Amino acid sequence: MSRPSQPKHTTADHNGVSVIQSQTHASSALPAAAGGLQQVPQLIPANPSGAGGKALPPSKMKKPPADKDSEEYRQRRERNNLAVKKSRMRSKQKALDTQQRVNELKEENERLEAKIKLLSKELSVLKDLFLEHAHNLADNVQPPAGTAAVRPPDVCEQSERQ
Amino acid sequence: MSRPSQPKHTTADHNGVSVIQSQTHASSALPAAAGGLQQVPQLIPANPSGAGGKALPPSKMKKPPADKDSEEYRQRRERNNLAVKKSRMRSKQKALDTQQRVNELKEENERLEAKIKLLSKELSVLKDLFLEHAHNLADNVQPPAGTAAVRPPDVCEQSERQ
DNA sequence: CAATATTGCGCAATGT
DNA sequence: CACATTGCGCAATATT
Repeated sequence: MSRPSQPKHTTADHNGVSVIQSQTHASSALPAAAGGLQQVPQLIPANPSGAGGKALPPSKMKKPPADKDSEEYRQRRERNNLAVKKSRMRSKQKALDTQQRVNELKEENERLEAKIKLLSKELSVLKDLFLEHAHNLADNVQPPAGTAAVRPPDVCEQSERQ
Repeated sequence: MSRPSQPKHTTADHNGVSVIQSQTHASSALPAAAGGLQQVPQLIPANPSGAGGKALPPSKMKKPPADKDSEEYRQRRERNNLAVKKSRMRSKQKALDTQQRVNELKEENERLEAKIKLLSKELSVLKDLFLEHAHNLADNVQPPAGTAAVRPPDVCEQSERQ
């Protein structure tokens, strides 16, 4: 139910006309299929190099509008169809991966933010401790002597008058 | 050189047959186009509810394989084509946005990591200061008595796992 | 039930 | 010349 690989074939517009090519399958539900409708353009006009039948060095021909029903043609088409499928699959996969990347990054971000929060908290606690300690010292600092008491390191770069 | 946007139309396989429909434009380059090849299946068989011409409660009909060359048809097709284009555009845009989101998140991440680094550094400095201070005290603390010297807060709780 | 949105698919032009 | 991408239309199916 996924890739029946149903070899149905039809030509599409682009140039103009297009006919079906469907083979395989007997589901044919086309009663009056307009007689034998096959109008392969069959255009392989002039050889763009005169009339001889050779020559292609400067080559500048336009390209035989692709011979429908040609073996070569069908083969090429099939190959391309395959390539297309592959390419598209990849594309989709990539998009998917990118989306996932976003999710991962989002998670990572949250983790980082959490860590920041933690560190900030720790920092603030430490600072407070420092301040408290400094005050203690200041309070306790009786005039015992000029013993250069414990000098409270000036941690707080905000102010330290007295 | 990119998107001629040539309004050509053709039907494709899927069901089986398909004929060209090219209207508009006079570029018709089909010489021997098998007489008037138009074989619209023209299948609008039995009314799956008898023959009257009504009734559809249980309805189970298959659907007239789409009347080609029908005005209605072309109109629907055109609408759908439009919708398809829109949808695809959106899709592409979304993918693009997602990609950009990834970039933004990556940047954000870097910023956060930088901040973490900074905070960590600050913290470590503070801790060192603390230790140093504690040592100073310990050194200065002559055995005066069990004066519950300045108790160095146990800052060293470097267990930060996440 | 209708209109639109999505999706898979093939074709062809074009890029690598 | 082969394979990869891309735009486009068709039709089946999903959504609204």
